[in-house]
Amino acid sequence: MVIELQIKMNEKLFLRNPEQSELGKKIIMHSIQLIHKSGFEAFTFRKLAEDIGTTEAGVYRYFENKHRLLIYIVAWYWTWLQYQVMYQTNNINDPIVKLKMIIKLLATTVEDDLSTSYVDEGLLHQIIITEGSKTYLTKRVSEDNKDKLFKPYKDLCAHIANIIKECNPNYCYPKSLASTIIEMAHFQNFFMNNLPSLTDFGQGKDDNSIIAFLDDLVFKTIAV
Amino acid sequence: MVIELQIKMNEKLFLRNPEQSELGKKIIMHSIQLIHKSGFEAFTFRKLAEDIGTTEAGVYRYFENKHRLLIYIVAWYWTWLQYQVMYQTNNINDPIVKLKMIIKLLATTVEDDLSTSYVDEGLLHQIIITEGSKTYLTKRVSEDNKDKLFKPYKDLCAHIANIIKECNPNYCYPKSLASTIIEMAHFQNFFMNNLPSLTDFGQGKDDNSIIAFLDDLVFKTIAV
DNA sequence: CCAATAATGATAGTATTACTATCTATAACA
DNA sequence: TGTTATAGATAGTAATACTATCATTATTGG
Repeated sequence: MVIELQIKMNEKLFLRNPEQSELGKKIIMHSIQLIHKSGFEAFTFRKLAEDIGTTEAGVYRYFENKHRLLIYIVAWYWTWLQYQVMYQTNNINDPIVKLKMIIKLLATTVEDDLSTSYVDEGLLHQIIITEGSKTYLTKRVSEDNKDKLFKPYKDLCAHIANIIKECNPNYCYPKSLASTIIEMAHFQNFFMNNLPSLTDFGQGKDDNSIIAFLDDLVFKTIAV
Repeated sequence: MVIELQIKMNEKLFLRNPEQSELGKKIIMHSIQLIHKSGFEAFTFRKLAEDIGTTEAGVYRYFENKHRLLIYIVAWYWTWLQYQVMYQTNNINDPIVKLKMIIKLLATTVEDDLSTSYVDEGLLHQIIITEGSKTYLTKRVSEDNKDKLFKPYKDLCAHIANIIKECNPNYCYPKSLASTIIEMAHFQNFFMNNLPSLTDFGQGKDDNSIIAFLDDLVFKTIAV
């Protein structure tokens, strides 16, 4: 049995739905590869088009500009991760165990999920670490937020906040702690690999150290 | 008595030292205003030159490109803040009180420091919140790090980590906690003002809520 | 099966960005 | 007074970020 995972994206993110054509899927697949390889600043629609074997105009039919495309793939990732979280924490009753599982999912190097044929989640995870916050750190953030472009991120954050609340109903800052967990899972990873003196994780470069740091931080903070 | 605070910057950050000429100081002053107003992406040397009343070539004599200029003003801010931290925590013996003071300095809206005539620290603080992490979230991070461009940030982080270590010598993650404090002081501020559902700080938009969140997080985490 | 429609390819063109180069004028300094 | 550093003025290039147009090829619905 082969199940293809379909993720329905906010229509404002694209001009033409990339999931519904071969060219569209190629755009997503090659964008992820190119952004991963050279970074978002060096990424252009011209290079992407060349890589795919289409023209610049072809890409512009799908996405208004490269920033929208970045928001698209980042939103895709958060939606996919939300699904992973739901799947992996289903049947777990203890909110503490749930929260631990979520921290692990957030901080662990992602492997390619074969049920999504044109997206390499491993590369995508790396992109989120380096480029994710650039989606909202702009002057357009309020407009983009009104268009609900950040909904998947906010939904995940709200979900984590609810579990924190379950762990300790008296804790005052569940949402801020949730966004801290998400951001730090990524920033500590980036620091570990690029600016290691900002972390306590040596050259081992092990996801487990980050998980241990976050577990310690979170469960001491919300301890009843 | 008027004391001008002079901050000595890493020479690799500029081509010609902007502190040593009128034009250089204008470049810094107007850069801060323009980036604050329109964001780093929309900021160009052409617009800056027009704003100042000089030419593009004039700006290029001081800075290689706009990314370097951003790193410069961000590094300037961290150096200035380090000084503020030293000044405000001088004579405090209790590391817990020290750490509280640092959290307050990090999370409080900054007012213009009149002892630096051509830098508006208030605007600069806003810039750091939105643009600060863009200095290192690039493919060039390792090279830039080798050139010591992030030294002021890393020094501040190390300083905070040492105080954490003083508070609790057994705590395992002082550096990661320090970088978490710094980043979250800014991200929670950005979220509060732009994506409030990611925080627990309502429309009051009060720095004190962020300080309370961070105090709670930090002191529960390092409690002996 | 044919006609209408949608998607793609091919090509061209514009304004802006991110620089580099050169030459002149001025100020500063020794 | 002559030399050097700094700034201003102007020009030019390659790349970026788009927009427009027209022909071609698939797709689909009658």
